[in-house]
Amino acid sequence: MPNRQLAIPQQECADCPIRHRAVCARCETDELEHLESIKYYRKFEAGQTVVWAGDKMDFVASVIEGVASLTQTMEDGRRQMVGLLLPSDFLGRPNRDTAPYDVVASTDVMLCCFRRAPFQKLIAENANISQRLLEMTLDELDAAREWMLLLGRKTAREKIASLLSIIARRDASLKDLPSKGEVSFDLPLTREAMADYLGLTLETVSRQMSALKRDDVIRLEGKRHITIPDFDLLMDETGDDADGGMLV
Amino acid sequence: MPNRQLAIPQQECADCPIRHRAVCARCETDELEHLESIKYYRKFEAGQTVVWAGDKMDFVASVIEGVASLTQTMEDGRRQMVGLLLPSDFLGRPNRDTAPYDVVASTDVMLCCFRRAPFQKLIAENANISQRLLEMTLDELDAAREWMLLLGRKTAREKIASLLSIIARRDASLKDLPSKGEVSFDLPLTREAMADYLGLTLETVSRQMSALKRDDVIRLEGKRHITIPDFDLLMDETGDDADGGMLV
DNA sequence: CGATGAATTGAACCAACTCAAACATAGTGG
DNA sequence: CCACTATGTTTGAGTTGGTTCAATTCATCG
Repeated sequence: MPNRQLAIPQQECADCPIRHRAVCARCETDELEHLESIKYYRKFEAGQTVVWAGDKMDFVASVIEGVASLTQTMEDGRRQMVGLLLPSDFLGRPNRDTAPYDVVASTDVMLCCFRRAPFQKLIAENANISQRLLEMTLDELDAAREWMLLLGRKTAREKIASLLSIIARRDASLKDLPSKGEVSFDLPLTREAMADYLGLTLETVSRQMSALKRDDVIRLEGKRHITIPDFDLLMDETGDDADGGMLV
Repeated sequence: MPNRQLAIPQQECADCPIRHRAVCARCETDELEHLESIKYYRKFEAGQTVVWAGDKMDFVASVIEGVASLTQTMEDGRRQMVGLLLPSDFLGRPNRDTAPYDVVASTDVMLCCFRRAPFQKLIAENANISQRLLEMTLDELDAAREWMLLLGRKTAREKIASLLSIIARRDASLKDLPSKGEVSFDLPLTREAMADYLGLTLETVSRQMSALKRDDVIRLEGKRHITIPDFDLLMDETGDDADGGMLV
């Protein structure tokens, strides 16, 4: 099931919606020009696999829009999501040519891909990119550690609340809205994908979603659109302390 | 409970046992000289806290010997280990002056500390250090993702086997021994710390250790010294596939 | 040798899982 | 327009792996 490569009109970096958050955030105009020359867009539809674990991967990329997940699968089929890539997040590892995880588009996704070899060269030479990549990787490590607390110690209800708050916050920040009071957004994940994120079964996810709805912590319009009447109320359900493990 | 600063004789970088694995691995002699000028050793005894979450942290460090853990604690006392630092691992984040996690010495630990401000400056200027730090951070992110699979999807028995195999492998690589056939090592963690690592209770850890012993997967001499008669047998218990998610 | 902290073991319990069935929604095509 | 899938979601009932609480054993050390 190879992903055919479509010719997609490329945006210029200057107009890019994630210009100031992505790996290129600190680049100057001349550096952007260099990036323009090694970049190409790829589009994936919801459900499509971007790369399979073990596949050769000759690019790295920024997520421009949409949501993609990194997932590990055990022989007997148990699956655990280990990364959730939202717009501006970085995909791939320079210096590695084989994907260690399945990468799947959760929604329609647009990637800004950079050919790996020249990108690697760029990193070696260009501090603005490599420094930014280090910063983003450290942020991801922090997020992974929060996630570990969630997986290891939180209850099902707390896990759901935590996931919703994470998505709500990222979504709000993308739209430059505050994440307090009433907040609403589209869930980019199926119940099954939520279960894979949280280390639960999809039945448990569904039950806890119903419970949160019953308790007026969330409202559902359709299966995917979620309204949080009071963000603080949701935060109370996450198990995190008030200052919220908010890392600076 | 401040950690008094002892005057500790410093080794020269050239003689350092982790010289070629730590953040300084790629440095040249003149760069090492620079590092020498901003480094100092600190020693911690098993059980001592290196820094508390929320504390100001004016250094970053390499673990020279011993084992330290990063732990998150929830308000009600639930604890999850989110990092295990073995010799050559890096502690702290440049550009962050407040520790996000408790750092505790699991065994006696020797740290090679670098004053944060000058280290930060060094990173900004010196590619050999910042590139190495990026590489180490990416490795840590991979490890965190393996850990997430463990926390989210593995059974108690698989969790224990996985932890033992991780420690056995790191220990072997440190001593330049192969990790196959019969392997033996000292557990640097109490049952409680193992539980915090694995997202289990200490009772479950103890029960599963007994079960693995009963099934001849491990042998115990005292509570801490462990012999694995056949490393492959242990690997079979981890739930990982044969090629072992071994990332290149 | 008692005492202290760490580890083991037992028994009852429960949160999340498994298996099974019903329901919802959006397409598809006759 | 409705029947007919296909896919995703909810709900129910019974089971279970890991927890909780409570003793007991082990090891070390002053």
